[in-house]
Amino acid sequence: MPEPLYRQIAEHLRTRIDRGELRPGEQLPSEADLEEEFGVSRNTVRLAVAALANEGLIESRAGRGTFVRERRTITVLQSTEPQGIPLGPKDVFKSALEREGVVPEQDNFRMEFRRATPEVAARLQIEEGEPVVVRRMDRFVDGERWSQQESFYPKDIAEGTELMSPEDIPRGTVRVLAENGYVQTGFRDEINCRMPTREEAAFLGSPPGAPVLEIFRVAYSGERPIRLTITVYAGDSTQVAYEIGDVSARGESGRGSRDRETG
Amino acid sequence: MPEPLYRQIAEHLRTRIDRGELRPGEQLPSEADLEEEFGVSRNTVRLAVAALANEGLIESRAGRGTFVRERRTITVLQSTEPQGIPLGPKDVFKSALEREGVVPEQDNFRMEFRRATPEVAARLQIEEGEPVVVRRMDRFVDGERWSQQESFYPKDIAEGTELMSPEDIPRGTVRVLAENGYVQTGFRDEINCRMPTREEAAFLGSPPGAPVLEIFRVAYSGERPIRLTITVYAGDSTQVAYEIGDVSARGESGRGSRDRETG
DNA sequence: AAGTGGTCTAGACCACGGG
DNA sequence: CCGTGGTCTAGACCACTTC
Repeated sequence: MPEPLYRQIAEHLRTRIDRGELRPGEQLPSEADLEEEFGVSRNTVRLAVAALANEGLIESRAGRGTFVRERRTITVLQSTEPQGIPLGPKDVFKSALEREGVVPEQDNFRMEFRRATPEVAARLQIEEGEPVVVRRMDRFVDGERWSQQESFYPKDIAEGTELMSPEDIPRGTVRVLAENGYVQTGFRDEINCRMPTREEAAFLGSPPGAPVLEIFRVAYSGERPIRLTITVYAGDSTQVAYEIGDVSARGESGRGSRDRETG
Repeated sequence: MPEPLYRQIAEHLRTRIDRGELRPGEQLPSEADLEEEFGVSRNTVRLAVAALANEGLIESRAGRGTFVRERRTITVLQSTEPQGIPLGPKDVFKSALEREGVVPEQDNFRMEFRRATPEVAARLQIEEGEPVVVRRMDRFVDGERWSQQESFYPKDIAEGTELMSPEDIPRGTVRVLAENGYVQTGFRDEINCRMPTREEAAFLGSPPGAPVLEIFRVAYSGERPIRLTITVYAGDSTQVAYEIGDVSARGESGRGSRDRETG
């Protein structure tokens, strides 16, 4: 049994992309062209194209054509200070982005009350269904949707503090928590890689075949968890980094081409 | 324009899975059944099924049927000691796995000489094309393929040391490097989330719709990078974690259900 | 108007897996 | 053997984009 036709066609196109004959942003031959070139039916062509789309290599736009995807990657350098405020007066996202010349935008800030889902309850060490304060926002880079973030606070910690305000807090919630007696002493990050839910795909504008990168950060103040932050990034345009110990040697010499650094 | 038929069908099946009417491991109705249930052609049914498969929700096996995917997640707790040897005499993978009762297996150990690709050269701060020593292995958990790992050493560092041996080094290469004057003083981890290459999918047995999680760890010894380790995990069954500072409060109370911890 | 991809039908033959 | 999904054909109509 030979390789199925649609995979042969996919392989052929993949090779042309890998070799650089089809560069990022360039248009692939139309489905009609491919039918003729390979002498197959349109459905077979579409199977081949779908396979590449699911690998994240290409992207079809109705009425326009099919194009090789271009991706830049943004590196998010995570804080590795137990206190979580290593980068100056603003929050990590803003200050580090500005340092690197990327235009940061936050939008759709919202404050909500919810009941803890099992996922949230387990990480905050509270009971499922207990009230929590949620502060959420969307983030954009160069006008494109990039990440969604939600922070969960146990109600007793947020109550009576600035955390209840329905506005963004420019100086950062780590500071607000500290001012209220909850000095952050450490955190745990859990990083997942998965396909987006429909809602996430809709927000991020992910084509089929684009995964998301999800980070759970639980911040602790000595004896208890004080905050859970869940961030969902467009996976294939984001990289997260951690630096531990002495990495002073880094960055002196040639590093990956078009990467941008972010915090 | 209403929602396309195949998406309506996908949505219907998704709901049945979310509600628990179709549990992990259970078989979906056959394509013939779905044709009849929704009064559509087989191709339309297949579009719906393909959509769910690409979200990683279900998996089809030829001749058998289509099933709801079951996934356990293994948490890899990354070392956060600059020296990189926090967990005892064995390497991180083994000791932590044993601690948690997961059966670890390493296989297909190989040592190779190669020339640095641009990716490797940039991170090791050497020139593209310079010779590097590569030590690679595959890892299995409970008999299932789980990750692929390659470590790259500049040739001048590896030369004349145990790193050139074509055998696994049970006490860990961090120790070997230290014994040869390259004490690790820090590292940088870069974490990516993407769709697998065909080779990776073949090795990991990933169905369409399963992303991979890729970690680049560059270890430094004061003035220079001494090792680059690239690990590729089956993304949707792996979580990586970092703990910084005091997280002693963690783990005392209910944590995520069926997770297993690993390091 | 012409070209693109998106959706859908109604067939067909095949390989694989399990009784 | 029969039921499953895998591959493939040859049509059709549609919406959207570009000119």
